[in-house]
This record gives sequence, structure tokens and C-alpha cells, in this order.
Amino acid sequence: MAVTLADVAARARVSAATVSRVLSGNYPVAESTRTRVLRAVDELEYVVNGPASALAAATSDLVGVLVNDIADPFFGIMAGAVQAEMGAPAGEPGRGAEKLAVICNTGGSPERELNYLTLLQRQRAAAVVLTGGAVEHPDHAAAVATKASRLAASGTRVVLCGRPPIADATTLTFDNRGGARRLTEHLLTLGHRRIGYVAGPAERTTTRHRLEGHRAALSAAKVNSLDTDMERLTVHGLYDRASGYDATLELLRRDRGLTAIVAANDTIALGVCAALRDQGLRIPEDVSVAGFDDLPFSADAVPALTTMRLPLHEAGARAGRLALGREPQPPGGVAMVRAELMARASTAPPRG
Amino acid sequence: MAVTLADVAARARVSAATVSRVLSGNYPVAESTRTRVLRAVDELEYVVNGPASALAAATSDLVGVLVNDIADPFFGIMAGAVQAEMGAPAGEPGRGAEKLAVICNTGGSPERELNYLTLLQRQRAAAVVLTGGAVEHPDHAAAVATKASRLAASGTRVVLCGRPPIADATTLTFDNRGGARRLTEHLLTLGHRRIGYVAGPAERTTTRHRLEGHRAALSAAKVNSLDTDMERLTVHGLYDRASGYDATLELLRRDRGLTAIVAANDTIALGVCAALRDQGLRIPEDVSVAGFDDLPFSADAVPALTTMRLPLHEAGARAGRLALGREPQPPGGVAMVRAELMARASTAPPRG
DNA sequence: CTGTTAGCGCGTTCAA
DNA sequence: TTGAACGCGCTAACAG
Repeated sequence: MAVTLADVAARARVSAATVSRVLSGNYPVAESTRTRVLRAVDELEYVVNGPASALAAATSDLVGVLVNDIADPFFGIMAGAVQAEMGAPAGEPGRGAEKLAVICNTGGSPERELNYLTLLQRQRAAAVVLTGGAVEHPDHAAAVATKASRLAASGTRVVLCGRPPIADATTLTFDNRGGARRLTEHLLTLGHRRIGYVAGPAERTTTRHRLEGHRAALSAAKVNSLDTDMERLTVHGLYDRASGYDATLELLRRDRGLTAIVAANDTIALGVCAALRDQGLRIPEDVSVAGFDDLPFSADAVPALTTMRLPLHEAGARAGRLALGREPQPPGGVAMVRAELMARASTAPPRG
Repeated sequence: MAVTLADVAARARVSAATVSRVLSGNYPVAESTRTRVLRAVDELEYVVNGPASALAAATSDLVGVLVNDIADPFFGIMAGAVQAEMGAPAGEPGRGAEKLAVICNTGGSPERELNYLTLLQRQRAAAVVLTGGAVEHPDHAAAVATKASRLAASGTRVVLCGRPPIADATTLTFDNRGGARRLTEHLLTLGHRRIGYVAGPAERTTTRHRLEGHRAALSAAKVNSLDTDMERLTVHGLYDRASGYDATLELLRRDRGLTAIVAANDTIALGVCAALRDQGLRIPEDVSVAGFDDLPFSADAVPALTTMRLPLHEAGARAGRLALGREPQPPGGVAMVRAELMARASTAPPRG
């Protein structure tokens, strides 16, 4: 049916082995036969059979990238950066080095995450990059750790980007706790004492770390009149705008006197802003708002959103290089990516 | 090294073929042996070797999804929807039907698009979904058409989602022209006569069709005082916010008296709004603004953005089903997806 | 219902 | 520098 190595070999009047050597490039071949083979490849429009090649070589050129929600730019940016590193170089197709980065959308579901890992294991993927926060169910965490070990054992490199380290995987953690703490400190410094918090889904590492950082800042600030009723001033939701909107209404119901609201990420923050506006509250005059991530739209929001910038593109690119083994492991296999405060117009001192 | 079918067969005291039959499920097997095999699979933690399976069966379970920019929700939404259709059902791994949808980010580059198509052809992908506007270079268009035919010929289903039809591919086109026309008509009806247009990159089908629709509306409106100097009132840029910002400054330089600006998509429209605000112009009092796509953030913008809604999720899902052959072909292999006007707060009658 | 027998297309020995 | 031969792990006939 399709053109095979043997066809090319016949046309070039060499053996299949020689064609294979020419194409993989890692073996000396006479220049004359080399050009002859390449011409035959061209004329026949030969395309390597990936599965056959993977079977014989016991490795494939697939690299899996798992994301929680591909429609969310937070993941889109990282995934795009990983994929860009795989760089199918502009060279003619049929050559060697390009890897195929495949982005897999788990939707945040533990089952689908495991399913994809199995699928990738089945494909004998060269590497797997897990991005974003992990789900914290003990069973699931154990299952993922087991799968990761098994992948690593079978030669698949495992890289984590934006989640806590596990055995057998190189990890790029995000400093969610420290970043969240500095963000809330910023608000405290401005003079805020009653600060609401809109958290993400409860069972996610990212959610927990950011919330912990926030609370650490509050606990550390032994200032007068600080409202430390943290439970009452915290509402959980999803990492989306609608949750931010609803949570804000709930927060205002619980305490109309809030002077600031911190959101677990920028997308939620957008919903917070919308809700505040609908309630007739001005930002930042009546209520300050802060987010996390610094997604592209955050600088454009009105008012521009104060947030913690995470270098998502750089982190994704680095994860990609680690997955390819193009970059040395960080010491201990773990590196922390810092967050940077972007103080913008959505936060200001409380009035009065 | 790894556990193979033969190992499982030995442990279950059956032949390899029987194990294969149990796992693929499409063949009658006695219940007793069936459970025995599954137990062995479980005990040995056997995972099918994808490449070997693909080689023997001459098909793989990969489905490629090509996008121009995965960090852009326009593509993220479609890609996520396609992938959701592949649904790795919650069943145990090792089963049959799940396909692995792999999202490939071309960055809008023709070379990378072709490269990915080759890579997918090499993998003997079950299907390929091409999303978003196509690049219009004749050479490139021909190259893509050729690749598509070749893929189709080798049994890979090719589906287009959001671009013009080509031979051998099932197509879901977006009604960019009609949508753009209705949008500009909306502005004309409100009374606008001097309307700026911020277009996308010149060589893209989406760009051209939306611009044509806009101009068709202007040409058809034989109203007095309509400024029909279309060239002067059109600025091209990329599909991003920065381009919208810059283009707006340029448009204002060319004609300070514009009462409305139409952007080729919502992301650009955001930049337009930012630039107008920075110029001290109010929306919609001084200048109306309209976008295209109706991405999630558009309803939240301040003011809420008037735009044409494209059912991206539905379209992606349908493309996914077509790719799997789960949905009948539309008549002629081509179906058009309509755009719907979402008239919101960013457009109003011009003053005076 | 199950086992046996051939390949699928390629990489990689080992000789020449 | 090149060719011949074998096997990667699995599926798909064909028998039984």
C-alpha cells in the first residue's frame, strides 16, 4: 500500500539497511550512495513508518504534555512553550531529530490524567511533562507517583512543571506559597485589614499553597484591627471567572466591609471585578483586587490588575528542554520558579 | 525489559492471540479464560505496546489537531472540544476504543504546519483536524492540499474546522464573511459612517473573509456621508492585543473623526479599547468598538464587547466526531457554521 | 472458542 | 562502506 524502506532501497539499488542508515544519519555512508538514496526517497515521497520505527528502535518521538484545561491561557502558554522547544527544525521532513509534542487535556480529572499517562506509556513516549497543580487525593497521588516511576523505569523522562516534586521526576515548582504571601503583604502594607480570599478547588496543590501563603502573611502581621477570621473570609470555587463572580457576592454577604479581595488567579480576579462593579463598588477606591499568574489580559483589565507574575513561557520552555535532556538537571532534580509582584492600578490604600 | 503479550499469555496459560483478542474485545472469548487473562494483565501490570500494535494493525490511535496558537483561547476551546470527543472512557486502561488526540501548535507557520502533517503521516494517525484560518500562499495551499490527499489516501481522515474546504477533507467552515458583514451592518444601522477596521495578518483566509464581509456591508450601504475610503480606514496587524493597540493609534492618526472601530477578532478589540482609553476617548460614547469570536472574556470586558459569536466548542466537538467517523458527513462534505451577533455595551449610536 | 503461523516495516547486529 | 538476517511485539488469517 504505502511506500516502504524496501521500495526506496530497490529504486536506489542498495539494501534496506543502507537506506535506514542514510535516513537516521548516525552512521557513515558513502556520499554517492547517500545522494542516490535521498533522491529515491524524494521521488517516491517516502515517509518513515513511525510505529515500525518505534518498534524496532524501542523508542518513539512522542512527548506528552498534560494540562488541566487547554482553553485556559495559563496552560496554553506553558504547553505552547514546551512544544516550541521540540522544534521540528525547518529541514526537510523525513529527517531525524524532531519530536512530536502532544498536548493532552485532562480537564482536571484524575482519571483522565491516569488514562493519558497509560496511553503515553503505551506509545512508549520519549518524555512526559505534567503541568499545573496536582489533585491531592492520597490515592490519586500514589497512583500518579507509581505511573511516573514506571514510566521513568521504562526510559520515559518525566518532568513536572508547576506542581510539587515526586520521585523519579525532574521538577519545576512554582513558588505559589511565597508569591501569595508577598501579594497579601503588599495589601497589608497598603493598610488593608479586612481582606477576602477567593480560593480555587479545595483538593489542588496550587490552591492550597496559595491559600497557605495568604494566611501566613495574615498570621505574621500582628497589626491592630486585623481581621483574622480566615475561614469566614475565604470562599472556594473553580479556577474560572464565574466562580470569582459568585464568590465575591458571597464574600460581600458575609462582610460588606471588606476593603480588598485576593483571588487565587487572574481569571477568578476578573470575575471578582465584574461582581464588584455590578454591586456598585469601585476598584480600587472601594475595594482593591489582586490576582495571580499575570496572564496577558491582566495588564489590560480596567483597572490594570495587580498580580503575581509567573514566567509561564520560560518555565514551559525549560520543562521542554529538560524533557529532551537538552538541559542539565537542577540540583536535587528540583528547581523553584519565583513569582514577581506586579503592583498595578487595582490595588490602593483603603479609604478612610 | 518490559512485560509483553507473551508474558501475559504464559501466565494465563493461553496463546498470545487469545490475549490479544481479550484486550481488543472485538472477538468472542470464553468468560473463564477472559477473566484469567485480565487477571494476568493486572498482576503483570501489562501495558500494550502501541507501536507494535499500530504496526501489526496498520493503524494507530493517534488523532492530530493542528492549531495556529494554542495560547489563544480561540484555538484552546476548539482543541479542547475535539479532544473531549476522543473520550478515553472511564474504563480500565488497556481497553480498546480511546484515541489519543494530540494538539500540535504551528504558530501560524506554514513550514511547521507541513512538518506536523508529515509527522502525523509518519505516525499513521487515524485522523487529522486542521483548525483556524489557512495561510494563502499558493505554494503552501498546494502543498497542504497534496499532503491532505496523501493522508486521505492512506486512510487518515482529514477534517477542517474554520477554514475553506479542500479536496479529500470534510470541512466545517465558519461564516466569517457573512458574520463580518452583519456586524458592520449593525454599526451602520446605529448610524456610524466613518468606521475604522483593524484586520489580521494579510495572508490568512480568516482575515480576508472578515475584511471582505466588512467591505461588502459598506459597499452595499448607499447612505449619504458614508466614508468609503476603505484602504485608508483599514490597518493590518497580528491577531493579538498589541496589534490592536498600535493599529488604533494609527487609525486615529489617519482620521481622528472615526466613530467606530471594528476589530478582526476579540483579542485585537481588547487592544483597541485600551488604546482608545489611553487617548482619552470613551467607549461607546466617543467611539464604538466591535470584535469577532465572542471569547469568554468578551462578555466581561468593560464595557462588554459587541461581537459575533462563533460556537467554537460545538464546532470543535463536531469536528472531533467527524474525525472519528461517529457523525455522518455533511452534504457535499462541507458544512457552514454561522456566527451570531452579540450586541452589547461597546457599541452605541454615534453622538451628534 | 482457541492455538499456530505469518508477516507488519524497520533497526541492528554480524560478516563480507 | 555495504548487505543479509534476525527480531522488536503485536494482529490477522487459517486451522482445528
